[in-house]
Amino acid sequence: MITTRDIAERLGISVSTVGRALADDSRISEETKFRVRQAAAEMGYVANRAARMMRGASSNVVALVIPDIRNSFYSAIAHELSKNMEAQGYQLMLSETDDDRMVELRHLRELSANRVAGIIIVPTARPHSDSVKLLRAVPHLQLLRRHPSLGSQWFGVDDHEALRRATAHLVAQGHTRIAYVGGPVELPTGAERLRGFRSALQEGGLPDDAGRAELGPPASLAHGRETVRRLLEDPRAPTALVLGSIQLTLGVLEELSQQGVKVPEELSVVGFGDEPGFSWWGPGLTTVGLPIEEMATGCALWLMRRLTTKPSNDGPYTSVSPGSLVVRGSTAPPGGRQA
Amino acid sequence: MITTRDIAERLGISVSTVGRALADDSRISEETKFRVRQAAAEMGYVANRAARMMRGASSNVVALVIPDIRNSFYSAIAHELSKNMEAQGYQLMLSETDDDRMVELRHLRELSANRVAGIIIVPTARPHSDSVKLLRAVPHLQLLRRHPSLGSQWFGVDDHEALRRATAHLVAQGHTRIAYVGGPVELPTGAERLRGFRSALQEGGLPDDAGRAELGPPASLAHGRETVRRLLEDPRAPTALVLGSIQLTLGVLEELSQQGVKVPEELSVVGFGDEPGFSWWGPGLTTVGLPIEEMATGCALWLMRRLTTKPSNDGPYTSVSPGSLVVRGSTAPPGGRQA
DNA sequence: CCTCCGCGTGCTAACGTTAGCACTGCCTGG
DNA sequence: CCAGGCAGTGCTAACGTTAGCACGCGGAGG
Repeated sequence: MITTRDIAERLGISVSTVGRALADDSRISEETKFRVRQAAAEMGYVANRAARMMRGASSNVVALVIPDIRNSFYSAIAHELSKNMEAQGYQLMLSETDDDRMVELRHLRELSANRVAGIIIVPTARPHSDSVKLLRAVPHLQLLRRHPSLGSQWFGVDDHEALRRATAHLVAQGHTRIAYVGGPVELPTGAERLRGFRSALQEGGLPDDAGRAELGPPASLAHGRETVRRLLEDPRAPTALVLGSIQLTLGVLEELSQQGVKVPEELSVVGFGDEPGFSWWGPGLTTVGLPIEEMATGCALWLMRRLTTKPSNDGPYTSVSPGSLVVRGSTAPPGGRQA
Repeated sequence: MITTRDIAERLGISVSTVGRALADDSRISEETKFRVRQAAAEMGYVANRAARMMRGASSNVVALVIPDIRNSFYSAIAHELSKNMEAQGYQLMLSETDDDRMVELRHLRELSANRVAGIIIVPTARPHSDSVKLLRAVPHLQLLRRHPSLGSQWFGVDDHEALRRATAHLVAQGHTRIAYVGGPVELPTGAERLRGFRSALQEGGLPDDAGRAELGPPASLAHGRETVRRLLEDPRAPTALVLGSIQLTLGVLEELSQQGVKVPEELSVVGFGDEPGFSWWGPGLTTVGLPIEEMATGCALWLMRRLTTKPSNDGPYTSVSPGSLVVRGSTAPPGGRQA
């Protein structure tokens, strides 16, 4: 690799002069700058950021720590983030935790060793105490899920309100046996969504046994399929389904298609997230649309400001809109179409 | 940030000893090692990889340079790659080019400055000459698209064969007006897929005007919609459609659903890629399935070997299977279902 | 004529880590 | 009893870049 020293030797000048010329320092004559730049270009010089970092400069890398990039919500976030950061000269590091706190910890160690400038993280249910320590030392922002030990810098969705609205939509249509399939209560989002589901039932004046919650790994398509299979076998199968994660929704839709369940006649369904494909599934999936782009640009802007301004910026958190209910054809009063 | 020096001062020993203790050097007494490790853990020491890199060590970061992470093919690749690399202690850097050679160049400059250990890239149609220079200096592997100036390390799909099979399937059913909607010929993949399309027509003994190619940005869902709209307005609209990219397929499916086009009665469709949702679209989408996981693990393994072994490893390239045609309900002889 | 100033450049140290070499005791074999 | 070796540790230089300080030179003002 070419260094400033190589350039200096070739031009018969000092390393300092080369460095200053490349930094466009006002003290260097235009002629020298020109010669240095020319030589640098010819020799294919690329500054070594590791060396620069050792002089106290911070890195230009920001990490995104998420469960799984294949989840289209996260890939959308990654995309927006990447776009925003690139414009500011930052690079994006991608770390997948697979919702495993040990993997999360390993990643955080590496990110820390690499001295990333900032971290945007969707934390696992109960981050390892070392993970907490590591995060504390770096500007970070929690996304979606919020774990109290990680501070109050959080950017999320009003999960409670989102599921409340989704469920209320079914209650309003007269359903009295509604199942919720979502993530575990250990996850903050899981807990909130379940609470929203329960709130809607209660507000609708339904008895306690009207609702039924099936909780499990939220990132597993297979789990969605199995759960819906189990539910349908039940003699007192629900007449409506509310879903609490994108992956679960994908799994459930596949299974319902495959089993030829008539929606909404036999079963009403409200999904979570809005993927390409949800609009053309069966009669069109009624679903909770999420403000992905707003969230991603919000995150990017927050982090950029946090990294460029000196004082330990600390707006406590920003909750984004609860998501909008997109009503399509997959919901109807129990027993058939028509209200 | 805590450094080895801090630990050394606290324990009243030298920096070298601390360094060696942490590296588990055999010359250091067990007792000293223990004290150093304890102190390091207590103080939250994390080695600075930038400093280590300056001593000649290479970085543990590998970059993935792709057009758009939201494309599920790329997110699947990113996932597999990330999983494989994490196991080896590597981190993944994500760079999106948006198929813009200038953005690509900017990213490559940054990656180069950060001294990434390796790069896996889906190059733009005509990479900037500086991009070529930069890539030459780093172990890299082309994915899917292959640009001659970037060397022969390539991991891809047999695009010609994939599209040939897809088209042949339609020809076999008797279609004589077939349209291909795909990426531009400037992209190696675009050229190959178009060639495959043409080959199948020729092999089927169809006249030159049987086929019609509509080329445009492959990553644009909107372009897929517009193209199909335009095709349907044509008095001599095709009776079958072959698609040449995942995003275009998504767009086309949405438009066909929205317009209520009867598939396969009015139009047969063969898609590209196999997304969740393709199976439940209309009568089920006949499509070209891609060996995503095999490719991703293949890439990861190649790169790992390339990075860990000394000699400039140079298997010229590896072409993966042509993709398997997944036959569902969206294809039938012209004019209706049934053969 | 001398001093002072500013322009352009060079020297040197520093960042955190690592590796080569040197040093100090102590123990063993001749 | 002495030489040599080894275990355990310290000193120092080096990686590439940058910033503070110093230096030389020429011109302007006293």
